[in-house]
Amino acid sequence: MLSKGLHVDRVFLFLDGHIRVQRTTAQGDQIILLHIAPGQVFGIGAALGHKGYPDPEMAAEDCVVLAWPNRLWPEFVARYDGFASQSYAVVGERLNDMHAVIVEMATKQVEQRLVAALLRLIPQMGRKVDDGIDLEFPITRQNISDMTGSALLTVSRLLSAWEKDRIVVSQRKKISATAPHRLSCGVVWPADATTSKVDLQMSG
Amino acid sequence: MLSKGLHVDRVFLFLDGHIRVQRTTAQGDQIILLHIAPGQVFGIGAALGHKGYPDPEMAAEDCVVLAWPNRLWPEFVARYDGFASQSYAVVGERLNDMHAVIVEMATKQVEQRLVAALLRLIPQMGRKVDDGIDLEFPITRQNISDMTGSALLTVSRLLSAWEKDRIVVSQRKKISATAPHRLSCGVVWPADATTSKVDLQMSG
DNA sequence: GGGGCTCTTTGATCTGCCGCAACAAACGGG
DNA sequence: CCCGTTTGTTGCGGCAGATCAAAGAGCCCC
Repeated sequence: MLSKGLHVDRVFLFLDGHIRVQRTTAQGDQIILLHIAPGQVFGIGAALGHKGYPDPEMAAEDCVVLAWPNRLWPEFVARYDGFASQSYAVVGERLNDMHAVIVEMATKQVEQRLVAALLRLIPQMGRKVDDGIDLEFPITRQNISDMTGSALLTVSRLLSAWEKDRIVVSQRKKISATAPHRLSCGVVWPADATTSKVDLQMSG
Repeated sequence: MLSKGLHVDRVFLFLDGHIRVQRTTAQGDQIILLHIAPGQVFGIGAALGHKGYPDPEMAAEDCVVLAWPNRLWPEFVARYDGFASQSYAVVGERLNDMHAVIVEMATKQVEQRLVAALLRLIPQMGRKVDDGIDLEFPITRQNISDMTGSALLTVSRLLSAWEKDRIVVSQRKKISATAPHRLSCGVVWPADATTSKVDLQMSG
């Protein structure tokens, strides 16, 4: 499924498929940081110029992408107006998503994080079918636990419970939300009800 | 200490002081997302064009900053070459930091997250003194728990334990690392030993 | 088809750490 | 100086959820 070792010295425009970006710690824990939707650019990190960080390994199969070397990035930015703003909008959005993830991880319990993860996946890679919404991307409970910073077994238990309550249906590597609204309504917190604050103080 | 309500419709270049960027959930939990060092730009998110997200509240005191309206951003980028690349480098670095935080929150236990948080603060706002390193920024145990997604009481307990082991010294709102190396060596994981991977797959 | 693989489920146990409660200490203001 | 407020400390009980163990189910490939 994966062909590793593709060096990231270029920027990609992602046309079709689904991409998972993950990290592996020295202990072997895998964390899924984000999913990339068709139409987005990725590999921006390197293009933005942060060097000295671990080179991401790449794994690819059957994906339709446009690729160009990093060094052309500034030229593209200079030449095409919409290109830069659109790309940076993606980055801004991603920053915001990661803020949300951090807040979740810090304050919500596992079940709520799981709900949040599914609700984030649904608009990105869900397909509407007659009895709910299918996630088109094969996803294991292990994957989900890697997204939420929880344990595989806990994810399995929660999904089983939800399936008993007719909220989701799942087979092997496959999840469908039959009652997505009940996912969110079972939980008490408003989706976007976070505020941000910047707290400044002089040193010395 | 804080004067709230300053609307973020501009980008700032931060000259002196220390800034904390935090979020408050609907439940009142506060999470400190990052600290901004002098010389960095902030408020970039809005400039990057993500709209529809909660407007950050601002709180300021005694800080030295340069500010200009968001709409001038593209012009600045076009006019000054180094400006854009430097600013985006900051963004890239921040993306990477947040990746690291997410991985930590997902895989490490509280004590290790605490160590990581301190080790991240030390180079940013530590001042070398004869018997170790002082954090120049007043910081409470509540603040630290907000950074690590843990409980105030747990932080207090851990710091007490470390103080018994002569690793840190702390008074009220003040922390000094007397043996910073022992902070990291007590823990088993190599600092930057994460690798990244991108996992692609076709839909359907 | 069958062997081996990956993925999933369920029960039982164990533990990190959260939260309560109560107190101590440091600060700040009048 | 006294008193209210904020911050830090410590002990203890409880619980969410990680972990162990073991078996069942779906998939691929020879």
